[in-house]
Amino acid sequence: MAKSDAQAFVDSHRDEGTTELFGITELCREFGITLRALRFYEDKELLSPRRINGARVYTRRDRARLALILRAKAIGSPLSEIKRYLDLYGVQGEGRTQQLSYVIERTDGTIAELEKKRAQIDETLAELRVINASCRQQLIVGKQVD
Amino acid sequence: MAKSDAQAFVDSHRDEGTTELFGITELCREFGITLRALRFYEDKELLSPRRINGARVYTRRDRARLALILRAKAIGSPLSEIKRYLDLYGVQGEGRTQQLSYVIERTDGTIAELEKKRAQIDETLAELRVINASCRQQLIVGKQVD
DNA sequence: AGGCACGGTTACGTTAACGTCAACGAATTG
DNA sequence: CAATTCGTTGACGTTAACGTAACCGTGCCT
Repeated sequence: MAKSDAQAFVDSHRDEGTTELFGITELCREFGITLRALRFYEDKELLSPRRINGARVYTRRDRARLALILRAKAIGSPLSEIKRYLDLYGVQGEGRTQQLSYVIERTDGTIAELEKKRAQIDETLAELRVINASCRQQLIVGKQVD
Repeated sequence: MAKSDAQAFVDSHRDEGTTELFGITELCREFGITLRALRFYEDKELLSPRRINGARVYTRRDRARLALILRAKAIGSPLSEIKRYLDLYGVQGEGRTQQLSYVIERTDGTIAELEKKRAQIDETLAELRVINASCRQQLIVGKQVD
């Protein structure tokens, strides 16, 4: 009953731009992840979608959080860190000095780490490009000999 | 016997700049990793130091490879990929067209991945900086109220 | 001779991030 | 009403990258 209400709502808007609510499979397909993964993130408290008659229902906020999670994962952060990172978003507006300083500290730290990682990537990219160019060069020379 | 020869050689140069050969603990301390890790990399065929009377002896080439391994790890590559990546270095000079194309393909791919990752890091960095700045702002405002 | 530092090899334990069943409930469809 | 679809919760398996413990050998110091 309650589910069919929600389902109806979702279904009715399925082909429109502003769906607002998402089912689990829907979200998974959109981001190319598995059901298991999404539930796992919930288990780790990275997401907490509403339940309608037991079934998970995701809002756009949830969807946005998921996007952040996946990007952070792609960068290489473990889920444990991602959780803390997400928690920083929630604190916004609380405004207590103690918390603000904490957020500043954490973000400063994370920024430093990411900059370091970025630098390492740049180094590696430079080397790879050298190798790549050298190989192309040799290919050209080889063709001239043929 | 044989070991004491090698050990003597290493020891005799210990305090100089050009040691050329390294023991396992030496290398581990230098790079801040554990003995177990280094042996593990060997198990995965990322390194293959010479053995002198059973003990591992690392050359500067081994040391350089280790540096590459650790940097790649920091970027987030799994050891399996790192191995293939390292193998590309070895091919240099073989010059066979087949191999050259393969190396070009692989490096192209890796370069693309790394550039993507770099972009994600940049996005995240931008967001973090916004959060950070906003917090600092609020801190200042808060102080004025005090 | 005793002991320590350094090195070696199994071999089992651990954490992260899921994959893979199995068994079930609710809702839609023929 | 039976079948199918979509979703749920366990519970166990898996891979990567080591950690940790147990036990052994070797050379050197006292």
